Parts: sequence; C-alpha cells; structure tokens
Amino acid sequence: MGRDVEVPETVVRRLPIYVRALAQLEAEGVKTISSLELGRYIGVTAAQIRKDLSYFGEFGKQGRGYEVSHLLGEIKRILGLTRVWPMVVVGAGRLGQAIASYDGFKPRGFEVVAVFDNDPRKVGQRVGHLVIQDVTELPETVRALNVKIGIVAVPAAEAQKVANLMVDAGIRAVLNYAPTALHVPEGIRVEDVDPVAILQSLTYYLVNAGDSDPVRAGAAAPAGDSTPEL
Amino acid sequence: MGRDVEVPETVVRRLPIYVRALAQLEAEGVKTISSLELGRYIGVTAAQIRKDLSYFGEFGKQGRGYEVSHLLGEIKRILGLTRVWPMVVVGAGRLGQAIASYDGFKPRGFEVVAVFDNDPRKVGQRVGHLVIQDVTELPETVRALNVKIGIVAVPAAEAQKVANLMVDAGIRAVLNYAPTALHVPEGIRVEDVDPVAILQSLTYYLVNAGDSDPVRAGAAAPAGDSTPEL
DNA sequence: GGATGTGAAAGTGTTCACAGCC
DNA sequence: GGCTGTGAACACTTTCACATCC
Repeated sequence: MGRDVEVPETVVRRLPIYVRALAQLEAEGVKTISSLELGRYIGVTAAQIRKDLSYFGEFGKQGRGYEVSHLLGEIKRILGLTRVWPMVVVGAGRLGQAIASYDGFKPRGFEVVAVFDNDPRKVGQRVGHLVIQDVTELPETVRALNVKIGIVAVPAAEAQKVANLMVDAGIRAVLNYAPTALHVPEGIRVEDVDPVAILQSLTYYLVNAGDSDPVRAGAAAPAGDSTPEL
Repeated sequence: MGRDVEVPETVVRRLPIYVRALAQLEAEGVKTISSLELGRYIGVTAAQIRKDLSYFGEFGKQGRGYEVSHLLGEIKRILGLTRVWPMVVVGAGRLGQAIASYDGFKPRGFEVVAVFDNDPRKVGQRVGHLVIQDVTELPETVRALNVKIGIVAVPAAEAQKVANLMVDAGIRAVLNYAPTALHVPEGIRVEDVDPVAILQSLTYYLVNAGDSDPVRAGAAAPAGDSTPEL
C-alpha cells in the first residue's frame, strides 16, 4: 500500500472527478466497476486510476474491481467531504449573486453562508435567503462561523484588497473569479476560475488545427453520429 | 529559435495568463518588463516564461527585457485573438443566461451570438439583446454564422446530447459547464468548468493542512499584513 | 551590465507490465 | 480468469546555468 509518499497535486485535482463519476454511477444503480470501465467513463487510463488510488490505500478487490458506493465514500472521506463547508462570497454584482444563489453547492458539500459588498446601495438587499452585508463585517462573520473558504467575485482592480482582507480574517482557501493574479502568504491556497482564459487557449487549437492534432484541416465538420466508443 | 518542436499543452494554457497580465501592465502604463518581473507579477518563474515563449520565437531584447505591448500583440496573434470569436450557448437557465449576458467576453475576444433551449416557455424570451431560440435551430445558426465554439450550460443528464448536436453542427471546441464527462470525437476539444470540483480539491488541503504545506497546524490564522513580497 | 534564449539536468507525472490475490 | 496494486520504465515539464547579444 502506498502511504507516506507525498500525494501529487495533480492526483488531488482528479479525485473530485472520480467523485462526480462515482456519484453518477451510483445513481444509475451500478454496484461494481473496474478501473478500466471507470477510466473509459471519465476519459483517463485505468492505470492512472489505480495509481491515483494507491496513494491513499487499497479500495478494490482483485478479480472484481471496486464497489461503487464504498469507493465513493472513501474518496469523499479523503477529500474531507463528509461535512458541509461554509463559504463567504465577496462581491454582490451579477456574478456574486449568481454564485450566492447557486443551488449546486449543497449537494456536493458546500454552502454560501454570507455575501458582502462595499456598495451601500447593495448592502441590506437580499440575494436568495441571504442579506448582503457590508464588507467591513467580513472578519467578524468569518470568525464567528469559522469559515475557511472565500470566493472573490469583485472586479480585478479590487481583488487583491479583498484577498488580503479574507486572509487576515482567517480564510485559508480562495476561489478567485477575478481575472487577475492574487498574491497570498505561504500556506493559503488560491484557485482561479477564468473561463475566458480557457477559451483563449482553445482558440490556439482552432487556429492551428492539424499541427498538434491529427485533424483533417479545412472543410467543414463531418455530419453523422458524434459519440465515439462507449 | 525554437520552432517545429511540438508545443506542450501546458504552455498553451499559460499563454492566456500572460495575455491577462500584459494587458493589465499595459493599462498601468508599463512599457517594458523583464521575465523576472513578469514572473513575480503572475507567480511563475522567469525561466518558465522564457522557455514558454521560446516555443514560438524570440520576442525580447537582451539586456532590456520585453516591450509590453509588442509581446502582448505577439501572444494574442499566436492564440488567434486578433479577431472576435462567435460562440453559441445551449441552456437558458440561470447559468446560461448569466453566460449569455456576461459582458467580460467582448473585451477579451469572444461574443455570444445565440442562445438555445428546448423549453418552449423559454424560447422567444430575451436575454440581453438575444432571443432564445429552439435548440433544433442550432445546426442552421452554427453553420450560417460559422461558429466553432459551443458552451454547454444544461443539466448533466442532457449534456452529452447537446455535445453531440454541437459536434454534428460543426462546433470544434466545447466549454462544458455541466458537471459530467463529455465524450467527443478525436480532434474536438472539450474543457470543463467545474468550480465545485475545484473547491473539492481545496478541502483536501484544508483537512490535511501541515502534511504537504509548511503550515502551522491548529490555532486561527495570524492577523497582520497578508501580502507577501512584491 | 543585464537580460534573453536554450541545451542539459533535475524533477514530476504517466504508462507499462506483471506478481499477487480474489 | 480477471483485475488490483505497484515497482520500474518512460514521457513530460520545470529549473538550472551559461553562452550570446543588445
């Protein structure tokens, strides 16, 4: 069994994908699955799945594969998803409001417990069942509710200030929707969500089709069935 | 100069970060920057920046660094960002509407030109200055406007069907907001946007603080200034 | 002098292939 | 027989360090 070897970050980033897939499979009534089948379902190799899991223990049965609900439970435990994590959102614009009222967090282990803004016209208004608070109240709320996760949903120009405020209040992990690089102390984790940056890398392949992929250049796309294997 | 060596995907994914940073620096009036300064600004090493750029040509001047606006223009050209890319969105729920009316696309090279849904009650309604169309009209619109990028903003259960439809219509790159794995033919690129998956990997480090990071466990976060160097 | 561009070295991550077990 | 768990081989990515050039 492979413990005590440092777990690569890339493995940790894949675990939620396994959770997503296993939850779907469980909902579909699948009881057991092999690394090969799970790999096809997700789009990774079987060896990768087995190797990834080996960092945390042994969860399968030789000759049979993995019991779906058991493996799901184990990975959730590894990721700390046996509880619901409270989060605060700063920025009550379009984006911040969408995030604060998003109903996809709860079923996957998260909950927005407070929304802040610095615009006096927004403070006091409701978004979902939360009341927008003044951003100066953030430290007190974060400490009172023991919140460790902060979501930055303000314009780029204000993002660093907000991040500083969060960190000083005790936030340990930041999900950053502002399209700018945040600087935080060692030990605080920041992850960017920037769909436009992703689009901008996709266009590289649209422009350079045929260079890196074995794609027939020119002409329109072929019609017909588009689902490969599986 | 380094051309004709295959460009690693990881390099392509970093280019938009450089674009973001250079655009900010340009707006701040910075004329010239070294790889060391740019690296600090973004949070990567100077060597990485120089190596990344070397896949595409020579853009700097020894002893001086890079001219900000020139480098910005070159990377935009490499990524195909000298034009505006039309996109279609499928799914006119909360998320789809937010995406369709997001004003952050235009300044960075993208534009939503059509929104689709299969709910007859939504079809005909307006979102921003677009009218929601029936999803059966997608192929015609995609071909007529020569759209290559599709955004999936439907529930997980319908995502694969939508992806198939897009691919058959000629879409070559998909931005997938549905929390499920999409299967597409060779040569079609899919990128997932799943903030919850990112949060789920962050919790791993919250639960295992001290294992992988040199972070003092226990106790609350320290107060005081939170911006390191720079 | 100072910073780029780049081969070579070091470090990470993925795949292979097979012993071991159910 | 079939599939896991894993050391070893391989592939990829980052960092180093320095010759080169403005």
